[in-house]
Amino acid sequence: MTERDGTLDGVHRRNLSKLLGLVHLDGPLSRARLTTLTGLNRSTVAALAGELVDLGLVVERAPDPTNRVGRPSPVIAADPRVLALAVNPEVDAVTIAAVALDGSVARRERVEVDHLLAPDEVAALVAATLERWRSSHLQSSRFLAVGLAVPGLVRASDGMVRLAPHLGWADAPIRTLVEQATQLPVTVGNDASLGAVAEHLFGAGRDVDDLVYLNGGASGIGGGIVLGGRLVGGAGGYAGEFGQNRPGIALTADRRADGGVLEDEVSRARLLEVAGLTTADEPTLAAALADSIRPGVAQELARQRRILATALANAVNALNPSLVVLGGFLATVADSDLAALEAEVAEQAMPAAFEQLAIRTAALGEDRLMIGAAEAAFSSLLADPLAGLPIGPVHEQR
Amino acid sequence: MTERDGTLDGVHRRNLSKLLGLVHLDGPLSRARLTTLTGLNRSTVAALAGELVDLGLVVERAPDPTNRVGRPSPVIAADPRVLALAVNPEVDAVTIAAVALDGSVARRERVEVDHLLAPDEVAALVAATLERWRSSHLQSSRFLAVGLAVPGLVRASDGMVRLAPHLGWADAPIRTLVEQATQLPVTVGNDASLGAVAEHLFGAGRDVDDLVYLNGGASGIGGGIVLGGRLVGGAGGYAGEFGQNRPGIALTADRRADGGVLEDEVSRARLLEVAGLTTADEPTLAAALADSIRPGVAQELARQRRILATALANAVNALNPSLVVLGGFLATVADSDLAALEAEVAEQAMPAAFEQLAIRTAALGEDRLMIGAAEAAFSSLLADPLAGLPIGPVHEQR
DNA sequence: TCACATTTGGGGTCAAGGGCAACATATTCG
DNA sequence: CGAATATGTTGCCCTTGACCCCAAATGTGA
Repeated sequence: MTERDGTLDGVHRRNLSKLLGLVHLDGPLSRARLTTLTGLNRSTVAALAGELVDLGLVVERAPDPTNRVGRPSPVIAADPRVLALAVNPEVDAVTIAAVALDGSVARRERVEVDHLLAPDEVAALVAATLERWRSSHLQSSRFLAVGLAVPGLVRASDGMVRLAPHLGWADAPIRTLVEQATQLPVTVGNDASLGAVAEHLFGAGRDVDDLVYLNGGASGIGGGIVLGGRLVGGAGGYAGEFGQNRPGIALTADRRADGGVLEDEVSRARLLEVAGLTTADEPTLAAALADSIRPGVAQELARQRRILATALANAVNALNPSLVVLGGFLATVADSDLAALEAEVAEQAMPAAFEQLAIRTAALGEDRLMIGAAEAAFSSLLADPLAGLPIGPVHEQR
Repeated sequence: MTERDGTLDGVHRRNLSKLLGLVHLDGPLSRARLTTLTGLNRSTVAALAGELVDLGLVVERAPDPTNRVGRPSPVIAADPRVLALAVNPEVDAVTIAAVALDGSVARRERVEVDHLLAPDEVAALVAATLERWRSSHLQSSRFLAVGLAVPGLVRASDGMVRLAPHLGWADAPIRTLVEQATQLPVTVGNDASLGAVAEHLFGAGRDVDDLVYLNGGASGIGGGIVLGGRLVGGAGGYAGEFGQNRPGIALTADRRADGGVLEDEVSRARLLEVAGLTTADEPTLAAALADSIRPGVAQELARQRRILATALANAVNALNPSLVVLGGFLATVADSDLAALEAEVAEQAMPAAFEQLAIRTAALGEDRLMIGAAEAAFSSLLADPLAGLPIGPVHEQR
């Protein structure tokens, strides 16, 4: 792959990749539009598109009725029958989805579990689901890859889950297990990192190349960093674990936890407590907090917001992103008084860095992790459409 | 540039760039070695090398006498007559150097100044020095570009210095000024960011693709981040300002400054104070601290080390680098008890992230900023050797 | 209403340019 | 002199791009 870079078909592969990436991210595009976007010759685009059609990756359909002068241009779209299987194992359930190359979620299933699943149990469940879906109404489709979003530390090099405390996994070779069970290429990523990718490509961070994503979950705070349009992994792929950071806490009265770790100070559990709840999903918690007249609710929200602001300012100073995306209960904390949060960040961040900064809450809903995991699964295909196609060109029968 | 990407000569340009980059970074290489490193065909490498020779960017010399079997292979080396002018304006002096494409510093001059220079004064000084050097013994060389390392916030898009408090600059269009004065393309960067680049390419961070660099100077703490082998700029190019961060301070007794900003807590001024000095250069301060039996010296070093450890752990959790490089007085603080610093970082960083981490002090001396600035100045040439050559191909006369 | 101009874009052919394979040759060591 | 390593040269292949012609839509005037 890295060897074939300076050669002729390197160009060809890159062009195929560029075309496929465009229709994947921007949706259906006319061939004429593709020529202008790629800067390539019409003939070249036509040839490339034809090749992608032969590979079964895109479909070419009749021109959209446009009320303009001139010959209509055929529309190229990602083939919705090209699927990735996205998997998110969690404490109480495993969510599995079939995500198409056009970004749509073709099917989605949440399998509740009564005990913590071991890695091999997850692999078996994934394989069984895959088999079931293949033989049901997704027959005309083909699954090219599997992507897992795991709540824990994932080593990028080999897809090993180093530590996933809530799942009870340590050094779990989940990639190998799922690969053996499904006979498909598997990618594994940290859930928050994949959420960051999803928000970057399809959510609040569209058209933004430098963003920090922070997600507040039941078990802590995870994050992902996109800089220059690329997910930042770091040396081992563990980057983005802001939850373990120790931000400065200006008011000693604001301290709760001993170590001063962000996810101990800013936590869903503390919000549930002041709301007088024991368990709730995110909208319920948000509503309860908004409506509550209980003493301490506003104070606790403000306290967590102050600490969050310092953590965000630290990240902004270090990374100078143009966007911070907050998800999960952090969105709830932010929404409780967005102006105050922004003011507190502005106070602690460098002015030059803050002036380009926007703070938004996550735009994607529950599909976020599925889309992020599928994106990771598709990434090698998108980078080089000719490599790694398991079954080779698809010859249409007519 | 972005348009010519998928085309034929895009390959050619990339291959030229790859070859030039290799001899630039790794020093002289035999043509045979280049073929294996690039993965290209021998014929191709020969043609490319010849082209670079014609462009006056590399020289091809007789094979090194190697005592091995086989035909000797000609050696390709970056042409030492290709120069960039590196400039570092500081409070008390302006340092200017001629840095060659092979990494050597051909000439270096420190111009002491008796008042803070305004941006246009710096531009005039640079132009005058350039003229002087051109007409003296650097006649056979040619200056291709100018790189400035500025102690302040530099907007990447247009080389505007947004704020350089110690120079007294605000919104100074230094790039335009120097470009007009010298008639050369100019790049401007933050001094610490360029130091990070230099350490990454030629110093303690060779062969390391993910590093965080922190430099302790008289006026504060600056930093630079290299991830995936690339300098991280962020949206505006201001990334790396760790000095403005607020790390958690575990012991309330350790707090000194009100805001809790890193560079107020961990500062050279406080070290000078406990050492009983008013002013000193870095080696003097380090020696004084090491020899001192004054009360409080060890305590202050330990205090600063504890806070620095938290700041480093925060960076490690967020970015998962494989190396942290400490320069300036931070190297002094670290060297006072490196094992303790490592232990304190280990305690506060995620184990998975810490296990791949090394903490080192900067390897490059005073030339660091010159090399970093020159690297930035050369970057466009290295990225595309055919573009931006001001005077076109050099035709050798024989 | 119908022919015709205008505009936009597809199809096909051929040329150009860059990299590669193959064959022949050169240089050093044992 | 043979083995090993590496260069030089020539012809070929492959991909892109330019060119010419045609196709499909809209608008217009007799």
